[in-house]
Amino acid sequence: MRPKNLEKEQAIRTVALDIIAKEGLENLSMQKLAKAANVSPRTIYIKYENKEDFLVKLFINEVLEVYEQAVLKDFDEHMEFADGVKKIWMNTFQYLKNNRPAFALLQYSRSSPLLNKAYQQQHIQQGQFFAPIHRFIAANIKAGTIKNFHFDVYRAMIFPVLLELVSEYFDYTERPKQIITEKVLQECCATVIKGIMK
Amino acid sequence: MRPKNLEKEQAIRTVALDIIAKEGLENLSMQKLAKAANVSPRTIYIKYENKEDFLVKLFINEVLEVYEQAVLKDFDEHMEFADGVKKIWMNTFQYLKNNRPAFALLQYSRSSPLLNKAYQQQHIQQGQFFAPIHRFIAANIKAGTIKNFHFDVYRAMIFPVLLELVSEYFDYTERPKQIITEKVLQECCATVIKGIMK
DNA sequence: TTTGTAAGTAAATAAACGTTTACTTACTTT
DNA sequence: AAAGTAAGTAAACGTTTATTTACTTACAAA
Repeated sequence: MRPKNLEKEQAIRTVALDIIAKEGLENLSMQKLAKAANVSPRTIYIKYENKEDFLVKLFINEVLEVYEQAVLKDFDEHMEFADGVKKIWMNTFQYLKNNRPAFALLQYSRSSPLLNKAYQQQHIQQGQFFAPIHRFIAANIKAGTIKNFHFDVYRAMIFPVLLELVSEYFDYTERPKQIITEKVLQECCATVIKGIMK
Repeated sequence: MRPKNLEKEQAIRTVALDIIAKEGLENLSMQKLAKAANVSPRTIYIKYENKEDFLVKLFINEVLEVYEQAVLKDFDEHMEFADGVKKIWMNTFQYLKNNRPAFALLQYSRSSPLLNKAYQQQHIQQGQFFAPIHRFIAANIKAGTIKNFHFDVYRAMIFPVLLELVSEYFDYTERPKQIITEKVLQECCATVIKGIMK
């Protein structure tokens, strides 16, 4: 049996993310992807059932899972609240600023019904996404460090600010002056923490 | 000369937003739109040059401009900082929760390169988007109420949290218990303000 | 070295795409 | 009442779409 060419599989995924980042999800076609990845259209269909299946698996396996690992790197749910949040922020920023195509697809998961649904299902099936952060928040509520909001509310208060700053970081990379520096990010993080802590 | 049927024009826009919200921007085709709006494809092309032109104008005129007005309703840049931010928050939430299709397209403007570019250009050409808020922030920096961050950083700290809560609000409307209540929103807003103010 | 088999290709499929053509309709102007 | 005209329609245009068919290739096992 002829063995799979893993480089080709990887090329398909990488090129797909690139096209999505540069031209948008709505301009990604299977034929365009095959051509750009130097592969026959049929090759994509060996591993993926159809376009939707491909997009969902690309999002979950190539982006979301890697993203989660990067965010949680060296994070420990028993850290001091402020330290833990800072760790998460800096991890997230570090990963995303070096993975613009991943960030692009992550943004699409907030608009595209297909990807949004995939995210929700993964969240339900896979136990909890970002479970250590979930426990981290719960422990801090119990300890009285922070107010008793629902986890989803805390998620809203911690991540979207940061994702918007990443988005602005990329916008400013095409302009003379970068305003989203590591220093600004740290001060911004401190601001968020100050608001949240009792 | 036969006069334009304004109802048909409106139907096209309304139906388009509906399709985008339900099936996603990537599943909106001109033929599907025409059929759903009970209109000949040609009718769309009377007013719009092509699909991109249609999408950009739909986004700018039907969503972004209306959104800006709703956000700024009864807002006065000379308000106390906390009052001003609360006003903006409640206006935004009130408008978006009753205009899910508009919210859907607004979310796409954070991922789709076409809409993102349209947003940036509008921002540059049209002077400033949300100019009163810009001046509001600037005045509060000058008065020493808040720290001297760039406006874009403040934008990141004020809006994305709220938009995420709106997104969660819609998610929870399909579930037994709504956790994004007006009370939660107000407490959340207070948390953000507490962080930002000196 | 031969053989079996999944990986992979090039070309083709029908359906759907954005857009246009050829025509009709409905209203204003004269 | 007749003429002029842009709005609007139905059907068609060539192209691109997602996916498949028919075939070839490259390797592991025998």
